[in-house]
Amino acid sequence: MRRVIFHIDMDAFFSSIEQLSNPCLFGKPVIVCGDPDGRSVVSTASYQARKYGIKSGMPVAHAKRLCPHGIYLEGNPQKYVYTSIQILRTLRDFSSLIEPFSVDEAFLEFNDIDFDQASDLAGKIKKRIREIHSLTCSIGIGPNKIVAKMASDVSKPDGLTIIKEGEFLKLFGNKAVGDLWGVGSKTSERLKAIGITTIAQLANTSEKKLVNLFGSYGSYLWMTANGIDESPLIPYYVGIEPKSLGHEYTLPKDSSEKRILLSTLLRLSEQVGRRLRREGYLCDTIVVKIRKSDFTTLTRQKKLATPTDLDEIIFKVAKGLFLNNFRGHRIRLIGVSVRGLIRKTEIDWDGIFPTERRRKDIIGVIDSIRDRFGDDAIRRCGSIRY
DNA sequence: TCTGGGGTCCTAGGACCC
DNA sequence: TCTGGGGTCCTAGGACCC
Repeated sequence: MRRVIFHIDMDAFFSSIEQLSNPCLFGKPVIVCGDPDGRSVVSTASYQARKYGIKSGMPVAHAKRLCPHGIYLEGNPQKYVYTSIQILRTLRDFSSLIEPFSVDEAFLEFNDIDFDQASDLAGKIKKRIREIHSLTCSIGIGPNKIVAKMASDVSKPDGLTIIKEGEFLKLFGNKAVGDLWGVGSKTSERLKAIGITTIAQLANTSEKKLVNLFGSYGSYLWMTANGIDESPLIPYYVGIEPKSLGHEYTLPKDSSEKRILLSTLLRLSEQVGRRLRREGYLCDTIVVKIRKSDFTTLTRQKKLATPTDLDEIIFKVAKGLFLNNFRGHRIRLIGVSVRGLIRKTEIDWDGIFPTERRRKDIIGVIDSIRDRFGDDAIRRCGSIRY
């Protein structure tokens, strides 16, 4: 059975949604970012803003130099997730084999259709998304996920690109290796050092040589460069358990003040604990991330004897890790994350330790207040921002 | 230009045990 | 005194993606 994979990529998703909710923004250079006055980067730039050279990932300070009259908006993730779910519902009318890949991308799988039918179907999907959601998307179609994904990038916005079996190199052979999915700047540099700059050159290098240089990743490089990818589509209804979750925060200004740093650490610990409880996990490892003003970054982790979802324990461990590695230097970013997640239903702690019960009741009340009124509604004295 | 925040996966070394 | 091989667990860092 031959499979045909579609990759749906929403065009300038965040800025398009902002333009929809405020029609004054139509046709204008809209840039969605973190705090527009802080040290954030561009999430999405509207196509009008891209004309000025603004791209995702670019520091906002840089973008403002390129386009001072641009409209810089702080992103609203909830709104984007909501829209994303609505669009997935629309896509479900076409196939139940849908893999949401990110907030603005999804793969769809169809079996035993030819490329004429595929092209037809893509037109219908684009039309439906335009009618129902007033948004445009670009669609890439190929024999596997990676080729489909790269195809959707060929023509944007509102594009449609079909790559048939064996046609991958015709279209991508002359492109840079960095255009391959999974090849970033470091690997591009390493490949350049051995004289490989294009995808065709990579495809024509022996797999053995690449494995010698890159280990198992070498095999991936060779296959991808040849348009080969056997990874399965993982439908939305197959639950994938998260491996880790966490929060990090870049301070408005670098700081070496212990009071500020610890209150940030406490706030992050509380956010992480709250997410664990809301999503029903315990964690067995706490990770602290520290980025100094010179951008060097270190992580320190500690495995717990007993899994937890309690703020106090997360903070206590995080604080220990932090203080063991803090030598009074100026710090730019602090992060707290947890790993080793265990579904809570698998253990019934309340039955084992009734005294734990009361404390959990109190935390439950605090969580529900925050759910309704936001993180700032209730706060421990220690995490009030200075 | 001055670099966010959310993740995943892989590698490598050291401790420890048999 | 000098020294094996295999396996697991834990930690730290790096590359990459959206």
